[in-house]
Amino acid sequence: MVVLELSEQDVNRLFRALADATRRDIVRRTLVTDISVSQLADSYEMSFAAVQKHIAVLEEAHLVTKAARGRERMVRGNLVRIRQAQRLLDHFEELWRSRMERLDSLLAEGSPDSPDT
Amino acid sequence: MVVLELSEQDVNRLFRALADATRRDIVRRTLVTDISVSQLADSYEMSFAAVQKHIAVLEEAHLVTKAARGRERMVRGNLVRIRQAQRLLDHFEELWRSRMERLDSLLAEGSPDSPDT
DNA sequence: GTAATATACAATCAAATGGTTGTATTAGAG
DNA sequence: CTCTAATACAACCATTTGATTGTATATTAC
Repeated sequence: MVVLELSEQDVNRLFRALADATRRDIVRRTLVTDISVSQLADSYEMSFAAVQKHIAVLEEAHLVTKAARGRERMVRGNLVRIRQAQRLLDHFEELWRSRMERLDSLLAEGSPDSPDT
Repeated sequence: MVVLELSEQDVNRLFRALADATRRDIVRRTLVTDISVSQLADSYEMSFAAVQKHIAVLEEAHLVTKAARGRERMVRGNLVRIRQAQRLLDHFEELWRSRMERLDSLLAEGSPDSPDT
């Protein structure tokens, strides 16, 4: 089992890439179907180059990949990276759970001055 | 059941707030225990005001809340918002699943020229 | 081969971000 | 009451971001 090690930089890029509505839309659409760069560009009220840049940001975050097909570049969403993001959020949940457990044990022992010593 | 409606702006702020290592660390720590602004500020190699700003970003994203306790402001991580982020990512998963289902049905029918018509 | 389409990429620019220092306010300690 | 600790907030600055236009390259269509 691969212990996927995301660097802090990687995590920064990952969440940053998700922090834009256009980019989230591109990810959603390319998770469902491969779409060419120009097809994507046609859908948004901005220049071709702007959409290109958004795709580049997503690529650097590994949220999409591009594959040449003739003169087109087909963009495909990468679910693996989404799952890695989910894992990161799961970890936050676990931390919170640890707080609950501590509070629980305090309550169970009727708030002694130092539980577990 | 509350259909938590996050605006695109809200989602932008949420993921953007998570796209910084210091801020993620603050969220982690305040999910485990409430910590004052100055206690947090002491932990990082930057000015008090810089940490204050990071906390402000987290507050706007509703990832933490602040509560006055005397002259201190106790910062507490907000798990609800983390879960909302998880929900958003879950939705991406579902989209991907729809692609798989379509591919499955195509394979099952041996790639007819127009399945389902 | 030539024209049109799809993409890549550089230069530029305004706005947002992430940091700083300095000043003001508020609450607790002595 | 006075001093100090904790916070708030404004002003400033360098860098990054998100967008633009313009130019170059590659592939398909005719």
